[in-house]
Amino acid sequence: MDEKYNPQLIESKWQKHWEDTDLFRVKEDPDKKKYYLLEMFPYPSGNIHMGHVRNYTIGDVVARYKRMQGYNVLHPMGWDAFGMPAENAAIANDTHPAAWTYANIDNMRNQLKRIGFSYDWHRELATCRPEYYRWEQWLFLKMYQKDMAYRKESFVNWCQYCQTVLANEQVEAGMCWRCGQQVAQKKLWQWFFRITDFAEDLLVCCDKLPGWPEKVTSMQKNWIGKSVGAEIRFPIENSEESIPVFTTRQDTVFGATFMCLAPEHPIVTKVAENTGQKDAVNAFIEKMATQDRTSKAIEQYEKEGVFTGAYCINPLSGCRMPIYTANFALMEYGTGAVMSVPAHDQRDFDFAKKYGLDIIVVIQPEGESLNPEAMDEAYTGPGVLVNSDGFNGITNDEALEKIAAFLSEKQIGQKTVSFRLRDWGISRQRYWGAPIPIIHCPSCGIVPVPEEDLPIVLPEDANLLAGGNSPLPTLESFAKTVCPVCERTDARRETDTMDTFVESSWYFERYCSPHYDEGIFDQASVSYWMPVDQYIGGVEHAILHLLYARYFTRVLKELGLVTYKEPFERLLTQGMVCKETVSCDTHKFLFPDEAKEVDGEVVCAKCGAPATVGRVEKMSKSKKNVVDPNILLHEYGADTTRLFCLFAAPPERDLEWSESGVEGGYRFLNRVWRLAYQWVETIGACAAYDGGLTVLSDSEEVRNLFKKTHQTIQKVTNDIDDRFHFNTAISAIMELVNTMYAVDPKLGGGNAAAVCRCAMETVVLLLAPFVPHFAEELWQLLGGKDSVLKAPWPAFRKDALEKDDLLIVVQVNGKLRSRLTVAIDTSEDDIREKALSDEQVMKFVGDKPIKKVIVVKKKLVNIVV
RNA sequence: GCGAGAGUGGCGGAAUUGGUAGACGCACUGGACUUAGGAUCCAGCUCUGGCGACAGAGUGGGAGUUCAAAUCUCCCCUCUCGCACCA
Repeated sequence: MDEKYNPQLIESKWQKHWEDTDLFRVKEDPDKKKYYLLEMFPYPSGNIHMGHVRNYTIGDVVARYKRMQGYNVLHPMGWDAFGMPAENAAIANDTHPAAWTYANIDNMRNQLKRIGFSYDWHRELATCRPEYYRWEQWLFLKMYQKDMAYRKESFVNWCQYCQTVLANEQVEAGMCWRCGQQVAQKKLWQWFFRITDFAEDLLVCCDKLPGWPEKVTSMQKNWIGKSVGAEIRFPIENSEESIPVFTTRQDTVFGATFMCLAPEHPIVTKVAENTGQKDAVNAFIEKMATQDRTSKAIEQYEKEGVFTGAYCINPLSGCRMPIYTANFALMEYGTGAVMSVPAHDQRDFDFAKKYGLDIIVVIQPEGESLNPEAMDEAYTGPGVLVNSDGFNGITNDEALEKIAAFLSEKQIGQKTVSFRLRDWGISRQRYWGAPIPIIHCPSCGIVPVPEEDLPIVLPEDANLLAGGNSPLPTLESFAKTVCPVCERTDARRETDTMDTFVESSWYFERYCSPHYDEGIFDQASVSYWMPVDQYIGGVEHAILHLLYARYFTRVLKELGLVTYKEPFERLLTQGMVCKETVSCDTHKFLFPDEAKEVDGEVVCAKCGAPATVGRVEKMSKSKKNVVDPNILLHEYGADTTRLFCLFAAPPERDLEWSESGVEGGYRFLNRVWRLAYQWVETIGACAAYDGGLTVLSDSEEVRNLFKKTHQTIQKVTNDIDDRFHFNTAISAIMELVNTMYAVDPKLGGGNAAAVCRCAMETVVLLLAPFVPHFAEELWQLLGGKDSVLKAPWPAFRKDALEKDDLLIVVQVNGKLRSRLTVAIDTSEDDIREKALSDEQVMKFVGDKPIKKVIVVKKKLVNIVV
């Protein structure tokens, strides 16, 4: 054994040992309590980055900790392997997406192993393998059978750059979540999952997820966007048809003076047909279709619209309402039609002012009288109804109920609920994804692929086309097929593939029996392991992946495949890994080595202009502030890298990169290492002290160390258990080590060596989840014969924590003035007396009369004068 | 505009139920050891005043509750994230 801490040497040694002994392999064991720990699996983009390192380190600590506590821990890893980057890289490098993906997987697997994560690699899965997506196709067929999957033609988000459709969840501020390009609307036939059937349940259950951060559940609630109101039908003049409108303000319906339809609304062209407004309307629709829909642009848009020439009738007031098509009416929300009440809605007010439309006040605020001509903004507050025949004089709160009841009585409307959530569009016009198992037959229409024909394997001989179009529609060997019903030979396969978020919506179930080939998963395994006890990943998936996964679990339950409906018991969303950026006036971002110090000034190496250290931002290639984990692993080793990620910030907060922070972690490990080697001669031969504190008759230092040891066990255990606050857990271990440095096991006689042994063992055991290789090596040094992971997590002795004296803080008027040390059994009265007669205290009390003395048990005395 | 979170030394961050603010680490300063030190060990390190004992101020700002507030209540400011022409 080398006496110098050499991370490279010991890390590869122990990684090999773990692999050779299959230490992390698990199987269902009914005698043991299970713990399923899952981190979000990575997309195999090429290399592990610091974000992965942080995410997986946090998970690994918990996995190892739970193992030491005796749990049967499932800790799997796999690859979210379908997706666009593989296609882009394949085109750029003239290779195949599969080759690129598998090479990346091999590389990244090695990197993960190099960091010493405790995965059960026997369970590794990759979603691009037919063994995996076969069951996804099977599930699709089941969903199709139950009408949970359907096809419709609709306007969808189209990314020109990615040449594919995006789900609503994948559009961020009007831009593609992946490439950042503008998203347009396009009318297409698409496959959808009926996630809206579960909107209410997904929403309500947000409040039944106590183990989830409120941030995430509130984002999901926001996204689902429930609003309660009424649907009201407005009959079109001279027509049998009526326009359904959703509103949350049915109390203002008497004030509705015009109607606004979304430009895409199918009724728009219909009603404009014979009005002479047809051309103007069509021009407007045309204009809207190409218009920039980003939220920033929208904010600057003026309200704009075109009269269709048609009218509808307000069913309550009888008012003749001109029908407009307007840019602020959204087809995606409600029914795509707005009853416009200019007096009580700001957008309607702006629109009415612009086009000279009637404004009728129907709600009067208390003690005021609104005059439509004098108003310069809409009144949206509470008040009493006016101009509302039959409802005048009641408050608008009452009116909400009464008008809704009246509407359904007269059969012109009813109470209803509207959600913002749309059905999940899953068709992607891409190659590198799971094929949708459907056949289009000229005679039979849509025909599901028979189960026995699964999997529909993605053809490997496809040539990817420049520009990103999918090769599948033109690949006859794939697209051309026989109809399984009528056996026509000119049937066509569905050539769209599934959104990659479908794969990640059920992979955690597949991990339970990853090689099972008789079904989507082995029921017995799933019922043993699921649900996931702890899920860990980035907050960027708060809506996308985490909502889809919750939805899919409900689908599986509905299909009778599982018995639970929430997949993740507890969720931890870890913060980002950040670093400062460097820039100069001409170059927005500089690599650290592009900024050089010249005469004490930091200067851009490219142009010589002064360079400044800018904001701390998430590590990204484009901002040139990434740190490659490989360099860290090479220079400091895996344990230091892990330690830094854990120590620098609590997991849910952003982590700021700091070279000196890494250095500090490395220094700490060396400090422990040296102490262990210094002490081992003395403590190596004895057993750890195992008695109570009261029978320990050694010196103050030794007794202190023993107490500190058990305090540390308690603190570290609590910090990991309750809060995942690894930073404070590690700082507690550092404190213990500092205490140990003040004790010499050789001196003091008595139990000194045994107490020191106990302390050293404790340090190694407590460090084991954080810096596993390091702990294994020192465990071995101390005489451990087996992996430190097989040693039980240390328990603290209550009798070691008991204090024989107490520190009592004495305040005068709430200000700290003195500290007293008293025996543990001192009575309150005695403490009070002692405090009052304390020299310091007397100085501050002086001759002022004492009003009150508060004695808090075992803590403090406050004297009020 | 709506929803959520955050604001504490030079820096990252502690303070778990209202009870010693600044644990631990980094940076910095001093000392020891040393041929040497960018290694190691020991010590100091919120600000202001003072040689010092010590005193005063102090957790974004302002008010309040309390014997006692970083922590609870109200108002305001700043930052981060999500949603948003949502009818």
